[in-house]
Amino acid sequence: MNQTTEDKIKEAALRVFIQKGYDRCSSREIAREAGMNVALVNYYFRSKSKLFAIIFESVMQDFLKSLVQVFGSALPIREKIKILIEREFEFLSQHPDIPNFVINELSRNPEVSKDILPTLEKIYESGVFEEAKKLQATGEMRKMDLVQVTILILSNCQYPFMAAPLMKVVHGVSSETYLHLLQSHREHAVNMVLGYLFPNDNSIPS
Amino acid sequence: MNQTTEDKIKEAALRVFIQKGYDRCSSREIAREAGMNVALVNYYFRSKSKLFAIIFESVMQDFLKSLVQVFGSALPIREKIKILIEREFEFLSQHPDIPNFVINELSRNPEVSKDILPTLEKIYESGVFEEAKKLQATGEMRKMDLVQVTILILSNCQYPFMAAPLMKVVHGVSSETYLHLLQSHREHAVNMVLGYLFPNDNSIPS
DNA sequence: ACATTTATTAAACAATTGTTTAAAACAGAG
DNA sequence: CTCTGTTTTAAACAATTGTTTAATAAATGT
Repeated sequence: MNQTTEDKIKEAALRVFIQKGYDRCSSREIAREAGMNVALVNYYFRSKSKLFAIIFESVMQDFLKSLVQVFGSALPIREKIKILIEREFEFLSQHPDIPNFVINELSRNPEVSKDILPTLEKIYESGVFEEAKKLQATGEMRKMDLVQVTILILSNCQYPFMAAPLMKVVHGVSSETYLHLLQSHREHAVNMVLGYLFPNDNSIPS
Repeated sequence: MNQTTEDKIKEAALRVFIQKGYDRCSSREIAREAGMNVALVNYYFRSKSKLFAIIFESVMQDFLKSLVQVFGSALPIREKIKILIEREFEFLSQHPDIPNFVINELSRNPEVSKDILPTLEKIYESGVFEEAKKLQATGEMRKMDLVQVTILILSNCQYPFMAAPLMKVVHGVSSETYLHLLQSHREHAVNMVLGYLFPNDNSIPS
């Protein structure tokens, strides 16, 4: 508990912003969550929106961390994709509401995305896209736009967590049951995506 | 333009609610969009939340319509899934922000989902789940929880539209380019999902 | 034509919002 | 202790929120 007031506000803001979004929470709620007066929030961060920008950027770093690390590694591309999916499931198990948060705030105010461009550069510099193009040229990897490859991978990682409220209603399952289902879903995501992207591999799944 | 005042409010509310969500818009904004006074909104619908409940329920009907219709049809299950995916892409092309809207509002207030239970009943009554279980027993269909089957299908339909703001930032593509990509993505979704759910089918894709 | 219900408006209500101000509590240095 | 700068607080600010009220306009029936 040896953290500074500034950090206490940041932690509270992180919790509140992610859980409720920028517009659905008030400065006073953040202050209350941090156990202090409202004015302190503006004393340290000048405004709610400036505080949000700081929080959002750090969330984005976390959100893209696996992507940058895995794609920047020296593994073969199949391994990259497999590990990326597994890491995503791990991350999302602990932060299931971050994808919704990120997408909502990006569409609310596209300007907040400016800060993450340097992070994205790292992915491009990793050469993973050139690697993929080569494998596509030899026919080893299915030919499709690399944007679609990203969509394919992230669809099967993030959506299952994002859609939890919907799925629980549609299938009438409890939160615990659903989270348990998602654990076994990870392998399906890996097998399906790899099987589709590399149709010549004979993994003979189950 | 022969529509009643009540309908004008409903239409305006539909647009505003879907685009911005319940909390990010005001009663006055809805009234302005409908071209009339604020008090009329409450005159016809008693409160913002009651108006929202009506709008949300009708959106949910649209949102689940394909699911109910296709699963309730007499087609073999492979055709059901194929047509469902194609219908979803068609629907989402015209209403790309409905999935985000539905999921956000469901997690904001899970109570709003009470009204759709009768609609969901129709899906269960269609017998599609029993049909799937039979095919799983014969080994023709991959064995996995049917909740996961739903996740698998909807992941590859809804996420690509939901994640548009994120993908546009990550890959630096324009809205037009992205929407065009999604069109060709539909076939990938069909082939991948069917290929994974029915591994013995030799569709020999591309 | 008049009377009565319905539809619409402008204005006001209290509550909450983000932000600022001015004063108090606290800290450390001399 | 005293001075000085930093941290924290309560109070106030104007703006906006959902909702209500009371008055006006339009429509309806007789």
